[in-house]
Amino acid sequence: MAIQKSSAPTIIDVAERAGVSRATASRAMGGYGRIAAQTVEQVRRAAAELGYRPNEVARAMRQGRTRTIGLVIIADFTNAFFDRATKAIVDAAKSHGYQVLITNTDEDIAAERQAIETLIDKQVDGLIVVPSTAAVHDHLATVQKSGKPLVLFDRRVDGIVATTITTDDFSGTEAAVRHAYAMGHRRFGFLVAAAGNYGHSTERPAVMISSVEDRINGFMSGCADLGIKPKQQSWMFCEDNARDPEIAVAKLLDQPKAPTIILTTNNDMALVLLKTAGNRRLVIGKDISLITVDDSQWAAAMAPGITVVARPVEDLGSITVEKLLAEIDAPGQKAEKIVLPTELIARGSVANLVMYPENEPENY
Amino acid sequence: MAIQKSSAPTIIDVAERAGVSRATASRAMGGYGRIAAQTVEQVRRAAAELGYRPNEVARAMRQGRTRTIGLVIIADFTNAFFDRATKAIVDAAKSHGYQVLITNTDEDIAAERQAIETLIDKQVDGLIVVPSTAAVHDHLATVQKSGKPLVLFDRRVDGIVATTITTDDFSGTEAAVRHAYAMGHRRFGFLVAAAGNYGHSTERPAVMISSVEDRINGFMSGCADLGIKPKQQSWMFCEDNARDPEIAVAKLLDQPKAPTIILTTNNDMALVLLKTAGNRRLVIGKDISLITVDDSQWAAAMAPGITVVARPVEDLGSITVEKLLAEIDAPGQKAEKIVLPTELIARGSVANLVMYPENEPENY
DNA sequence: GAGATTTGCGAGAACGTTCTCACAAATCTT
DNA sequence: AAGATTTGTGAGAACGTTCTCGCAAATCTC
Repeated sequence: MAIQKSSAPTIIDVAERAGVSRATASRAMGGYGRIAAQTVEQVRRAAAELGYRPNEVARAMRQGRTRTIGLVIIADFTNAFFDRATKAIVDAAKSHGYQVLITNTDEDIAAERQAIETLIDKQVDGLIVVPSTAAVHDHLATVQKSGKPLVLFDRRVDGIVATTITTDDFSGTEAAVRHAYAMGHRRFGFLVAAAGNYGHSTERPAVMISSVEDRINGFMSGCADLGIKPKQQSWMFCEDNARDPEIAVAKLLDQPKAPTIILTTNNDMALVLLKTAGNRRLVIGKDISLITVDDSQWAAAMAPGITVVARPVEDLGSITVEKLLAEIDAPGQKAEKIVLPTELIARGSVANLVMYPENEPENY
Repeated sequence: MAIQKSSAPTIIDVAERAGVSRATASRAMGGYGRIAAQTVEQVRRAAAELGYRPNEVARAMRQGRTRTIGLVIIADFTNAFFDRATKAIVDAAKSHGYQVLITNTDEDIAAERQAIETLIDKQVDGLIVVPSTAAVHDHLATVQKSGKPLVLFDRRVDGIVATTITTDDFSGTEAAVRHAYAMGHRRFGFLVAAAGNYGHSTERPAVMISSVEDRINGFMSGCADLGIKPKQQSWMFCEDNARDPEIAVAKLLDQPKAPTIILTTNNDMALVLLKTAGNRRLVIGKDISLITVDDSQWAAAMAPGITVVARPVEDLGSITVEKLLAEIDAPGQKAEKIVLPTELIARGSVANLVMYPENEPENY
């Protein structure tokens, strides 16, 4: 009768049962160093009989790496973007033998700071961070000083030299403007989600998230190219909370010469517009048009479907992991700025106005 | 000039700088054992000067616990349910000083097995599992034999004695049937997502997920109570993939006496119905009615809003964490089956037919 | 003020692994 | 067949903590 051990078997138990030393048992299990094939067999059998599984914490301790990466992200459920990114990152990491420790920051810089500290304390081998703001980056510098590889996801931070994977939101938004123009739209509403205490206003806040900045610049560039004048544009900056977006949408719609199309920089805004339109008996794609960002099943399934600027989330996630692991395996890689293309998916939410001559730019 | 250490400072460096022993430094940092207040101060200062942060891996090694829990979940982006649950779990864990290692199984039992093994190897202090099927549970038994606390999330597994947190999907679906009946509906379609290779058929598959089982039973119970006869019910079981749901929806709609309302057991199915309805120029809430499961921003924002059976995801997540941590802190807790209530949120997707007498049950 | 208790601290083991080194046995050279 | 090399193994250190113990100094007790 085998004696019942209270806790899990260790390599020492395996070594004893196989009649070899700890070192040899470890070599046999780890498949490294010089060791006789027969011994490996013997140790493996002993391990199997005992149900031995190596203790990864002890291993991490000795080897100085945990095969774990830390992900500091914002959770946003309106928008499957970060959820899909999370999945892509988790899956990609797994396929390389890494696990992921996740922390959610809710766009809060203090939470981000704390999350990063905790993950470093837990000795993750590298960090993927979605920075909640471009304004603060001393904590990111601290990561780098600690020697941990760091990759920024979806948002650039100036002042930090780190590999950054983003999407081409500039061109994406430009394309959206162009599409709307081609469909005959001449009065544009632009609804910009701006984190920070801005309430809702037409005044552009100073510091923002790079992806949002890119969308703003893309919008301006598109308008400039097509000769869409400032008076044909209604901008609205709006905090992404429960109250302000409704007010912002109402302001856009209640203008004397209301826009025929509204572009939004995130799906919260788009959904508020949808809701408001529904309440006012305005039909999307007919009475009011909409283009938003990020494709989703609901955007595709609605009638009419919502025209979106889609981002390659899965690629974004897997490339991010690959870059991070490359830096982990061989520190000192050159920091890259990788920008993946966006794609305009035209659906029915943009009305075709080309037959209405009163919308021609001449009238402005 | 201080000598630049290549790697992070350890407790030994702190001890040296403070002029005390390793043990004393550790006591000062950890705030345990007998130690003079003045010494604590001295050590703290030395630690701060060096930027010392305790190595959590070493700590885990010594203490035999990692303050990390493992989450084995399925990622499902149609449906924010599991994403919101993930966030709730991550946040709740953090508030108790725990971090979360996440693995996604994609409903695959082999992936689930492997994920559990990996997480145990990583010495998580406990596991939260969304079992991909109720049919297999030897791997869950293995977890328990390992002595790791285990809590099941959202789905019951018979044959395993473990605390299980679920929602009352039975009553939720029953309430949905009752609501539809009250609105005058007498011909019910029931679209059931069934994992496994069932394609699309009216034949009920054998083994399923408990939440889906509950919905089926709730539907049957509701129909029985209200006297809705089998010929007034059209059932369709359907694999949740890219092809079959469309066929299943078409089959439901193409019947000679098509249902006036369709209940779906998940949002994939609901979105396919929405899409098909749109293509056929059927207006939701007028030509065809719909009730699905889980509230979401899009369900609320659409025009008309979608009537749903909502589940208290955040509570589900935080209670799950609390139960798991209770078991971690004091092993040997009694396994509980916790069932949280659901809530029917009535919106416009259910047409009011009470004025159409031809739909009265007499006609059947 | 002598014994009993409390206080504060250090030495060293322990957690489970891997890695370096040394060394004997086996095999290869010429 | 004697030296050189290769092969296989074990002893012991190391990773960075915490914890148990023991002991001296300080304080209490009557």
